[in-house]
This record gives sequence, structure tokens and C-alpha cells, in this order.
Amino acid sequence: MKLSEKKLYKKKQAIILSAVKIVNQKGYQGATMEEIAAELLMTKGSLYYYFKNKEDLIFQCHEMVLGQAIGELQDCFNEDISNEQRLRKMIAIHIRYAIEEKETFNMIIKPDQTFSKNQLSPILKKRNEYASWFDQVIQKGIAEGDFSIQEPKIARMLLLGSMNWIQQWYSPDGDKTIEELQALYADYLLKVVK
Amino acid sequence: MKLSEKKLYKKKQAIILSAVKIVNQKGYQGATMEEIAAELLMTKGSLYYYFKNKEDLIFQCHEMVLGQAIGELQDCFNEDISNEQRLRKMIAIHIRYAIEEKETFNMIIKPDQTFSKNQLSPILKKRNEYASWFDQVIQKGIAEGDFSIQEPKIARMLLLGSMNWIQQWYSPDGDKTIEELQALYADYLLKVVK
Amino acid sequence: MKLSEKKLYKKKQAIILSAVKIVNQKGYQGATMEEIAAELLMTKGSLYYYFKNKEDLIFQCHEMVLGQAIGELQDCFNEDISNEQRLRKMIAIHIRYAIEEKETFNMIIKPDQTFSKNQLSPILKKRNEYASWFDQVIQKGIAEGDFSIQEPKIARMLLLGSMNWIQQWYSPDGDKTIEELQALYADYLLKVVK
Amino acid sequence: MKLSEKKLYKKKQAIILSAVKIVNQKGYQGATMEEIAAELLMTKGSLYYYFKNKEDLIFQCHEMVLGQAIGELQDCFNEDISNEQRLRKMIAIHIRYAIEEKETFNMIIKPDQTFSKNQLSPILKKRNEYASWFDQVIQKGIAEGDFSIQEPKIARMLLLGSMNWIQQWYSPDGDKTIEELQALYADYLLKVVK
DNA sequence: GATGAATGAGGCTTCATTCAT
DNA sequence: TATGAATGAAGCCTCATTCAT
Repeated sequence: MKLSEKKLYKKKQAIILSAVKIVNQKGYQGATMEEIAAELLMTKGSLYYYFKNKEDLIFQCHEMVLGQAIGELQDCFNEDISNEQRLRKMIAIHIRYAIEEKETFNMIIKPDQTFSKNQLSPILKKRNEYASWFDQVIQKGIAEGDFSIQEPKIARMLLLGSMNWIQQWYSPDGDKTIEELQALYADYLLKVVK
Repeated sequence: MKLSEKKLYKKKQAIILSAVKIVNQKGYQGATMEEIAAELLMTKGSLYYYFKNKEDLIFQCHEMVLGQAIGELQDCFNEDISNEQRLRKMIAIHIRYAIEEKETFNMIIKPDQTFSKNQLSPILKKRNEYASWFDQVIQKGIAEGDFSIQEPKIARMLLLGSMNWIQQWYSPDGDKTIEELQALYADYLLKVVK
Repeated sequence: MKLSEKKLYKKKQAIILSAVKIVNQKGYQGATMEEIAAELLMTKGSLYYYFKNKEDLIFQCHEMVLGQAIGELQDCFNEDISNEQRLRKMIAIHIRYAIEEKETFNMIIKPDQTFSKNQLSPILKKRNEYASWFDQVIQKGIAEGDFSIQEPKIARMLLLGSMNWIQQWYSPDGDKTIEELQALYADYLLKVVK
Repeated sequence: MKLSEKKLYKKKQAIILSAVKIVNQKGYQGATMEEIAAELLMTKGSLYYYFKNKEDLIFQCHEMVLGQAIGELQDCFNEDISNEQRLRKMIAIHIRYAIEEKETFNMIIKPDQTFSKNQLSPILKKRNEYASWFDQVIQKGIAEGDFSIQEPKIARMLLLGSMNWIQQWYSPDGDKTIEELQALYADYLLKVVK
């Protein structure tokens, strides 16, 4: 049983990855079950063996990607480094996700046009959980005298917003590498909170 | 003939306004020709007298709103004030659009999911035109010794991105007014370029 | 406007008639929008111009047919004839509908498998209204000493049930004409209530 | 091998019972293989080991239930009681089936919407066999001077039809018990044939 | 014998678009 | 100019059926 469960999980994961890919090329409405299935050489009917409906599938995409990202932030938070270093690192993590997993991070942007009332609440919860790690770092930095900012919530939203936007213009062929961007954004955004 | 042309123009304008409203409540795909027409007590068939198709209508929405915003930035640029004051003012303008015309600014965010190849190019052109006013202010500030920033393009994108994000969380019922946000963002973002 | 309204009404009527026909050859689930449309040389998409969805269309089928039948019963009730004659006539009316409009009368049989909660209530109301005309005749007959039956409601249901069943076996090629059946059933059923 | 055959038979029987139950809650089209299987903690794939397809399964449901009912009628026919008593008893049997096995009796009502040409003929045959027991009682009653009716076939159909209809309105919470209905219907219907 | 998984046909519904009037 | 009406493509979803294991 363990085996078949694992297989089921793998397959679900594969579908989710396909969905993530398509959704973020075409958006939620533009992504069709047909295309998501075709990517995996399946037929759309099969998807319904694994997911209740399109919304459910997309919902699970969201849960997976955001869950992973939260895990990374958490690990980072527990490292034994200076607050400035920590925030720099978290900025780097976020930028990497925003660019490389652009695909799924987009779904987070307008969840209310995508999800029904039922699923909206856990999504918002996870979104807040993600953001809260940034809040905590900033708070810690303030408490320990490393940062100085009057409206930390607003500042956090400024930080995240500025990074989310990167995917709008970033191109792998551009003249800045991801690493350079991570460094530049860290420099600039640290000016904000210091 | 001049008169009938004016009438035509007025009508087109009215349709565009209706479209802007609907599109930004529901998104591009969610907005139907039916609803856009209903808002004006017309039937959807009539829209095709004024616009070639849905994409064309939405395209002109985009042109109008962005054109207006560009006009405001331009006026601001020509005012006789300090560079810092100028940038603060432009930040205020952008935030106001991002919130109050959230509706149309959204279309600008992901034009490639909305527009076909043909129309993409003038849109990107206008987008760049809009952004270039910010570039100019920053450049001017640097030239005149008011600002100091090493990668002004990146900084500009950081600025705009952080402001675009506001619409994701701003609510008129929230505990910050638009004016407060305009002031806070100006404060924080000036730290970046100074 | 009067004209176009009339046209709309006629078209709706035509669609309803087509639907009635198909539904009762194939049942509610068996009837497809495609087939209903094809009968009228339309495409299924067009049906949605006239009716909100399949349920709505079928609902209106029901309303029309049952409404007509109720009208006939009502007229019959107001005629100046003996109670026995009246009941005979109503039996004839019901049998005619059950056979010739078999198609729609069938939908009345299992409305709960066909209609959603919303539409169920007006349907049941109309069904009751129909039945109540039989109740009234029986009551009147009892009051005026023409009939004698202890459980008039049960008797009424026995009457209607026996007639509804006719459509299960009646065939125009059979050895009894509709008129003969009307007479025979009237004879037999009057034995019940007398 | 005898044993395994018996096991096979038992299993088939169990599936048929499950199918009967589901079919009559939801109708033929509404009953899914999935649900029929789930009732028995099986998966739908397994059903195809026992039955060729859905139609075949439903067909055998029909055969079983009607077969049982025929058995009961036959026994009743052979009892040594008066013709009136016999008919009363058969009426009671039919009403019980129509109410308690409403589930399967429904399938008998519209076999042509359910079964293909192939299976229709044995079904109609069994239906006729069932009805013929009522015919025989009536004939016997006429021959022995207990009943007097001119068109016995029509009368029989009137009888059965009136009783079949009971399931349309009968409710266990209603103000008549099954026993009361059996008595009332017997009283009323005997008036018809006497 | 049983099942997990896949399939594919078919149904309902939406909506941009067209066109005669 | 405007509209009523029709169209058809496309999308979501269901479900009977199949089959390798």
C-alpha cells in the first residue's frame, strides 16, 4: 500500500508541476485542463481521477509552492547570522522564487479571481504565513537595534511588492544575472529598513 | 461631419470607460462583451460597430488610461520644484493610479496574456514611455547631485514594482489613507535613491 | 415592440414543443440540448438565448402543458351539466392529455429527479392545482348526493393513477380508439365513486 | 466448482441488490457504476467481472425482482380461497411491491428508455407474465360468476395502473398505512370488476 | 478475482463574433 | 446605428468501459 500511495503522490506531483507551468504561461483562465494533461501525455479525463476539478488542482499547486517557500524562509530564520545577513538571504530566496517559480507565484497575486470562497481562506492564511517571516525578521532587527523603520508592515509590503515585480521584466538574456539582482535589491531594500 | 465624428468619439470613450470598469472588476477574461454593453444600456452586437473586436477594445482602454497617466507625469516633470519634491509627487501620482485606476493598471501588468503580437508592441512602447519619466527624474536628480544610485534602471523598477503591489492589499477600509500611503512610500523610496 | 415580443414568444413556444417531444421519447436525461435544437434546425448554442439552461427549458415545458390542461378542466367544471357528466368529461380530458401529450405528462411523474429545489415548488403547486379540480368535482358530487365515497382524496389518486398508466400500453394501432377508452374508463371509474 | 459457482451467484445477487437500491433512488441514468460498487465496498472495475455492462446489470435487476413478484402471485393463485379474496390478496401483493420495491418497479415502467432492443423482448415477456396472473384471476372470477366486467384486459390495466401510481405520492409519514391502502384499494377496485 | 488507472465520447454551458434587418 | 438572433468553437466535467497487473 505504501508503494501505491507513493505512486499516487508522485503522479499528483507531476500533474501539479505541469499545471504550474501552464497556468503561469497563460494565467488561470487561459490554462486548460486539456493542455495540462497533454503536457504529461494524458487525457484531460484522467486529471479528474486525481483532482476534483480545475479549482482543486490549482489550489494544490498553490499549496505546494508556497509551502516549499515557507520552509526555506523558516530555515533561514533559524540560522545563526546577523539580522542584516538574514534579511539579505530572505530577499535572495524570494527573488529566486519570484523569478524561477514565477509560474506559481503569479497565482498568489490575484487569488480572489481564481478561487472560490472555500479555498480562499486557506490560501490567504498561507500567504500571511509567508509574509509573517519577513515581518519577524524586521521586528527582530528593530528589537535588536539593527533596523529602524516606523511602519514595519508597510515596509514589508514595499519589499515584497518590489521583488514581485521583477518577474515582469526579468529575462535570462538580460544584462543582469539573478545573483546580481539579489545583491542589488538587498542593498537597496536594506536602505529602506535601516 | 465634424459633429458626427465628435459623437462617435464620445461614444467610443463611453464604451472604453465601461470596459475599464468591468475589466478591472473581473479581469480580462472575466469581462464579457455583454456586460460591457449592458453597463451602457446597449447590446453587445453594437460594440462591434465601434471596435473591431474585444482585443481592440481592451487595447484602446489601455491606451487611454496610460496616456492620461503619462500626461500627468509630464506636467509634473515640467513643474519648477526640487527633484526630491518632483519624485515625491510622481510617486503620489503613480500610487493614486495604481489604487484608483487599479482597474486598468492591471492590464498593464501582464499584457502578453491579454494582447496579441500586433498590439503588444505599441503597448510596450507606451509602458516604456511611462517608465521613462521616472528614469528622467532620477537621472536629473543624479546629475544635479540630489540623488545617488548606481543602477538607476533597476532602482526605477524597484520603485514602480513596490507601488504596483499596493493594490494587492490596499482597502479603503484599511487603517491607512491614500495620502498616508503616498507620504510613507515617498519617504521609504527616497531612502533608496538618495 | 409588440411584434418582436410575439416573435420571441412564438420561438420559445416552438422550442418548448420540440423539447416536449424529445424529452418524452428519451426522458429528461436522455434528451440532449443538441437534439432539441436540431429538431428546429438550430444549434444548441441558440437555445441559451431563449432559456437559461436545460432545467429552465424543461421547467417551462411543464408549466405550459399543465397550464393548458388546467384551463380545460376549469372550463369543464363551469359547464352546466350533471356531476356524472362532468366527471366523465374530465376523465376524457385527462385521458386525452395522458395519451396525446404523453410527452409532457411524463415529466410530471418524477419531478424531483428532474428539477432543483427552486423549481420544484411551483411545479408541485401546479400539480396540486390540477388535481384539485378532480377533488372539487368529487366533493360536489358527494355534496349533491351523486357520488358516495369515503376517502375522496384516495379515490382521486386512484382515478388519476389508473389513467396515467394508459400511456404505458396505449398504441394508436391497438384495437381500442381513444374515444372507446375514454368511455370505458369513465364507466369503470364511475363505479368507484358511486 | 459447485462452491465457487455458488459464491459467484451470491456475489451477483449482492450486486443486483445494491444496483436495485441505487437505481431507484436516482433512476437509471442517475445511478452510476461507481456508486453501485461503493455500496459493496468494491471498485467499479470489478463489476465488469460479473456483468457485461450496465445495461446487463440493470436487466438482471429487473429479472430478479419481477421474478420474485411473479412467484408470489402464482402462490396466491393456487391458494384455496374465494376469487374475491384472491384478487384482494393479489392487490395487496402488488401494492406492497409498488411501494417497498418501488425502486425496481420503476424500471418496469419505462423499459424502452432503459433497455436496448435485445433485452426489451424478455422484459416485456416477463411483464406480460406478471400481468397475466391478474388476467387469470379476473377470468376465473367471471367464469365462476363472481365478477362481471366487459373488457377484462382494460380493467386489469386500470387496476395495475392505479396501484402503480401510489408510489408517486405514498409516504411512510403520511396518514395512511400500507395496510389501510391495501384495504381501500381492494374495496374500490373490486367495485370495478364486480 | 479485484483494482488502480486511463480513456474518450458526450453533455452542458459560455461567449466572441457575425449579419440581416 | 443599433439590435435581435444565431453560430460554433472551446471549456469543464461525468462516466461507462477497458486493461495491465
